[in-house]
Amino acid sequence: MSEKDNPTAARKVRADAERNRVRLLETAKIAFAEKGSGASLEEIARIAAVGIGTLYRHYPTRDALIEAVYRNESEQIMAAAKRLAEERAPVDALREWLLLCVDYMAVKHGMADALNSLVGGTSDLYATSGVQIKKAIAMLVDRAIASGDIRLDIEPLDLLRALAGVATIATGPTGTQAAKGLVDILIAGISTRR
Amino acid sequence: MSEKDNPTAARKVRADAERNRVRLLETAKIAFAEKGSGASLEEIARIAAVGIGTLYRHYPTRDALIEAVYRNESEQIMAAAKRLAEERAPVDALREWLLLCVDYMAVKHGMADALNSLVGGTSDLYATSGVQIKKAIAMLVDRAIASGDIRLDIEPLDLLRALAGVATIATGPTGTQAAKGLVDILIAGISTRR
DNA sequence: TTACATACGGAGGATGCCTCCGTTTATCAA
DNA sequence: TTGATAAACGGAGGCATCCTCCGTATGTAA
Repeated sequence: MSEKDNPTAARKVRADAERNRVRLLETAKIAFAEKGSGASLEEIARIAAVGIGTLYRHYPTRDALIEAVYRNESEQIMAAAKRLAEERAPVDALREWLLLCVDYMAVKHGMADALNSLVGGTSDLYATSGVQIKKAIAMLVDRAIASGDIRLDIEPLDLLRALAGVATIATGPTGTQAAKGLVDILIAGISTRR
Repeated sequence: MSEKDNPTAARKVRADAERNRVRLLETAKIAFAEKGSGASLEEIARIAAVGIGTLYRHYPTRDALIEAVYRNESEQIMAAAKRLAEERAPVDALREWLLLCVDYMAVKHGMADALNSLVGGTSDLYATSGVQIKKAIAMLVDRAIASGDIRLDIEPLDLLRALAGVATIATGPTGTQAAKGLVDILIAGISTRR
């Protein structure tokens, strides 16, 4: 009875379950970074010394795993958005934030890829990270619009998608450079003044 | 001896080989349009009523097949670029051409996808179609730069990549709209005047 | 008509996806 | 401490796909 009334205290999470979850997460982080978001799930399970079934129980879909891996990064990006919004002029904040995203995509090779998975695709997997990122960019964009510095006819997220499009393909320093250049172009393109 | 001196006349292409090549091409065109560039090669072979081995002989890699399928489209796009360059003011020509590309991506669902394969990725598969597209956009961009209407610090191809990035994810009318909106932003972003 | 270069086709080995279910084990109450 | 049991484990198995390899069939030229 008391258990039914207080479902959060139901039963402690089994220690082995938690252990495996963490190991999977760490292994996946490395695998995705190395091989992009298409890395083999069976290999991840193998390296984590865990059965494939265990992987699927913890993370029922590839996207669930991707999201878990990048949740941390997403939160950092989100935090950065908040900080920039407070410290910088609207347009600067937006520019800096986009550049930051490019860096993330560069450092975590495969992050661009992952961002695509999170942010795009079929609606029913718009999970928390995706929503967070969406909120972050919407906040920055709205602020810049309110200030009258920019106008934007497309969905804010599409700015990120464009960046991801470039970063996904051209990896390495060249790609990063290209993506950063694109940031300037985009900012200039949505500015109402020069 | 004479054959060695004139290798082009070596031996006529076998009729059945040519037949199969064409059938594969047509089947693949449909399959890619329907399922994107990830369509199953085995299924394509099956529908074309050809052994899988035959498919791989004609087109050793997935990208080879993709390129062959879209070579025609690439040539049309190339031709359009030439025509626009003659008929329109530099910037207009570039804008119209980019919009045209978006339409291509939209109509041939999976074209954006395919464009990515052709235009990006590992350098050693930059085959003819990729080069053609590269030339087309370079020509339009150079012309607009020469006229002093735009400046561009990034590789021209990256404009296309950005469009593809958006179009790949958000398919359907919404995606097309977004991609077209992005064209305006990009043009505005690289313009030197308003 | 013959000989052979050329092309065909699919079996086969490898990998990956995901589900299902029999077995094991951590936890909790007695 | 000792069951009882819910929870978690793990991997076999069915299916799809990739790509290679090689024995067989066939179009072409002499």
